[in-house]
Amino acid sequence: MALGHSNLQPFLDRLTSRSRLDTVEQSAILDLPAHAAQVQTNSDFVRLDQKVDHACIVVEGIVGRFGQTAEGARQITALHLPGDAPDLHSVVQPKARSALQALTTATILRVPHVALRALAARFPAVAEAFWRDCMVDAVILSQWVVNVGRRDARTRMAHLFCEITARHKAKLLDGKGSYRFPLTQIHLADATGLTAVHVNRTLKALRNEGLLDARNGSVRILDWPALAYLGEFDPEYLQADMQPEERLRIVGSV
Amino acid sequence: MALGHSNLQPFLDRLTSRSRLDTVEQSAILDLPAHAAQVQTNSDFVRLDQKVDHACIVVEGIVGRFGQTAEGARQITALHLPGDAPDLHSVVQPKARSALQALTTATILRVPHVALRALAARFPAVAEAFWRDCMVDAVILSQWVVNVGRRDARTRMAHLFCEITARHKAKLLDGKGSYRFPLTQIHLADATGLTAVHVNRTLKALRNEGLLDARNGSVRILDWPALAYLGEFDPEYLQADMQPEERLRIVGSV
DNA sequence: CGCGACGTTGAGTTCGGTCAATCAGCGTGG
DNA sequence: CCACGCTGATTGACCGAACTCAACGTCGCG
Repeated sequence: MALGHSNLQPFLDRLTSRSRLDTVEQSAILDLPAHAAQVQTNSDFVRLDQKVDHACIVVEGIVGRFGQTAEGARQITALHLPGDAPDLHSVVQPKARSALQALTTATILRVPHVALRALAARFPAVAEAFWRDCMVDAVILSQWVVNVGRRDARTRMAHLFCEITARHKAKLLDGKGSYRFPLTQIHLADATGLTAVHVNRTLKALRNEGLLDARNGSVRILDWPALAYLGEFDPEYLQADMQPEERLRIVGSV
Repeated sequence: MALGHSNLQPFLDRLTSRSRLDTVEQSAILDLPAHAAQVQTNSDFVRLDQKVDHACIVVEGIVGRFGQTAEGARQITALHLPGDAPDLHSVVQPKARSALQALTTATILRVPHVALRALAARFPAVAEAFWRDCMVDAVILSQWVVNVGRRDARTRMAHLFCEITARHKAKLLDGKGSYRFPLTQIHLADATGLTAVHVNRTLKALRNEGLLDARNGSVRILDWPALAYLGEFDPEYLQADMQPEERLRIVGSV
C-alpha cells in the first residue's frame, strides 16, 4: 500500500503552484501512503452515491466528472489532468455526488482519507492548500456554466481548448505546439453540451479558420491569440501562473 | 464594527445543518465581528477581480453570482439565499473571480477575513465546516452545468425552482405552499441560460400544466411530485435534510 | 400623467439537433 | 493474410427548440 514515493510529485506541484508550503509539509505530502491503480478507458472508478474512504489523484491519463439527465444524456462537469485530485473534496464530503470516469486508460493513486485528514490536522497550511485547491476547481466550474449557458458552439469549443491548453502548460508540448489529448468527439460533446455531430462540424470550422487543429487525439494550436480572443479566454482565473510571492498561506508563515 | 450579535444565526444554522460543531465553536461563530450593510437591487457589492478582506453573509434578500461573456450576455452561476455565505471561499482566495450582485434589496453582513481565519485556526472543526460549506455550493454548481448543458427549457426551469424551493425549506412558506421570490424573468433567464422571452413562455407552460405558478415575485408549487419528476430533481445533493447523526466532523469529536 | 421597468404575445429566423448513410482505423479470429 | 465487426469520424438533409425583433400591456412612481 504505502509505496514510499509513488509519484505524488505532480500533485504536490499543483498544490505549491498556488499555496506556500514549507519543506516539512512538502515532504509529508510526498510521503502520503498511496496505492496506484490502472483504470481502463470508459470505466467508472468512483460511482455516483458511493461512499469513498480515499481520494484519487490522477497520475496519467484524463479523467472526467460526469452528470447525467433522466433521459441518459451525459454531461461532463470537469476534466482532470495529471496532478489533479478530482476527488479531494471527498475528504470533507465522503459521499460522491457524481461519477468519475477515465476517458483514456489512466493511472490513479488512491490516498486514504485517514492519512489526508491526519495531515490536514497536523499541518493547517496543508488543510488550507487542500481547501484552496478545491476552490480552484470551483472557479473553473463556474466558468463552465457561463460557457455552456451563454456561448455559441465555436466560442464554447475555443474556450474549452484554451482552458485545457493553459492547464497543460508546457508539460505535454512536443516542441511543435501540439500535445496529446486523446478524447473522442463524443467526450468533447459531453463536455460542451453539444452533439458529437456538431462538435465535428465545429472542429472543422476552427481548423478551416486556422485557429485549432484537434484530430487523432492530439491538439495543435494554430493561432493562440485568435483562439483566445474567440474563446473569450482570460487565463487569470486558472491561477496557474502565480509568482512564488503571490502564492498564498494564511496560517503561520514560512 | 463588531455588533455583538448581529444575526449570524442563519449562517450558523446553515453550517450546523451539515457539520457538527460543539457549543464553544457555535458561540464563537455567533460572536464573529460583523458589519451589516444594505445593498440596493442590481448593485454589485463585490466586483470582478476585486481583492476583498472580508466575506459576506446574506441576511435578507437574494444575491446572484455573475459571469459575463464578451458580448455582454450575463450568466448567473449561483443564487444565494439568507444564511448563505456566497463569498466564504474568499477566506482562502481573496481575489474575486466573479461579481456578486443583489437581485433584490438585500442586507448582508461583512465579516473580516482576519476574524474568520483566526477562528479557523483556533477550531479546526470550524475550518472543516467552512470547507464543507464551500463544497456544497460546488455540488450545486456542477448540477447547474448539467442543467444548462443538457436539459430543455421546461426541465431546466423546473429544476431551478425545485432547487430553490428545497433550499428555502419551510422558511419562507406562507402556509399556502407559496413563498416570495422576487426575481425578474430577466434574472431567471440569466440563471437558466435562456432568453427572457423564452422564460416567459416556459413559465406560462408550467402554469398551464398545473406544475408551478411563478408570478408577481412569488412562487407557488402546484404539484411538487410532478415538478420534481419533470425537473429530474433529487434533493439528496443539497444535503439539506441531514439527520444530526449524519452530520460530519472529521477532526476531534463532540 | 407620463415615464420606465417588466411582462406578454406574435411572426419569422437560426443554430444546433436528429436521423441516416458512409468512411476509416483497428483488433480479432479463421 | 484477410474478412469481419466495432468504435469513432465525417457528411448531408431535414427539423425543431429557442432566439430575435417588435409591438403592446401593465403597474408603480415621480
